[in-house]
Formats: sequence, structure tokens, C-alpha cells
Amino acid sequence: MNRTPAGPFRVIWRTVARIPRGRVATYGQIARMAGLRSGARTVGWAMRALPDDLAIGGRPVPWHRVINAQGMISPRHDGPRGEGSLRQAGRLRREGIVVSRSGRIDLARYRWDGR
DNA sequence: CGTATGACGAGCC
DNA sequence: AGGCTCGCCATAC
Repeated sequence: MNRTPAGPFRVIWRTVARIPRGRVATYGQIARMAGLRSGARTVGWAMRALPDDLAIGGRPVPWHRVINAQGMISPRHDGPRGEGSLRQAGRLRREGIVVSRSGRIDLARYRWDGR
């Protein structure tokens, strides 16, 4: 039934699920908060592998609130203007986060402090 | 089981 | 600032 892989993905998804609306977190930040030995890249894998319909705590995992340490939406295989990136920018703006035309987000302003 | 890949990140030019 | 290398480690093949 549940095709959620074992291993670190589950812990990562639970951590991402805690990011409040209107806030963002970086891949490395999530990795550290999840207490993983594995690093930021594994968080990237977990986002890629995230099933669209997966919900935790009764609501979908806010994958769009995870960005890279440079405050940018990480490019997918189809580039920074690809479908996934545009979708992420749209979702962030919809919760009031300012995303520049080049896909930049002010981390000092929007970064989730983990509390 | 060895290699390649990647929604990363830190360090170095 | 921008680009490159390398470490990291879960998956794919």
C-alpha cells in the first residue's frame, strides 16, 4: 500500500512537513534538522522521490518550501525555467513569499528558524 | 558489486 | 562574482 521507501526519506519528509506556511528552509538545513548523517543531496533525492499525493499530518508535504543555500529555487533537469521550478515559484508567491524574476528568495527574511 | 548521477554545499581559485 | 572541484550518500543500472 504505502510505497514510501524506508530509510532517510521518511525522516526528511517529516521534517519538511514542519516548515510553516510563508517560510522556507534549505536542503542542508533540513538534513541537519532531521539529524541525518547523510547530507543535503539526500534531501534533494527525497524531494524528487516525493509522491505527489503523500500527506503527513493530514496535509501535503510542502516540498516547495525547500530551496538551496543560495536562496534560489534549485534547477531541475529541465533547467531554472522548467516546469517544476516555475511551479515552485508560483506556490511560494501564493503564500506571500517574494520571489525575484531570477528565482531568488531573501533567506534572511524567510528562512524558517526551526521553531 | 563498481560506476554514474544528482531538487546540495563548502572551499578555492 | 562566477566557475570548478570535491565530499557526501541514496539510487539506478
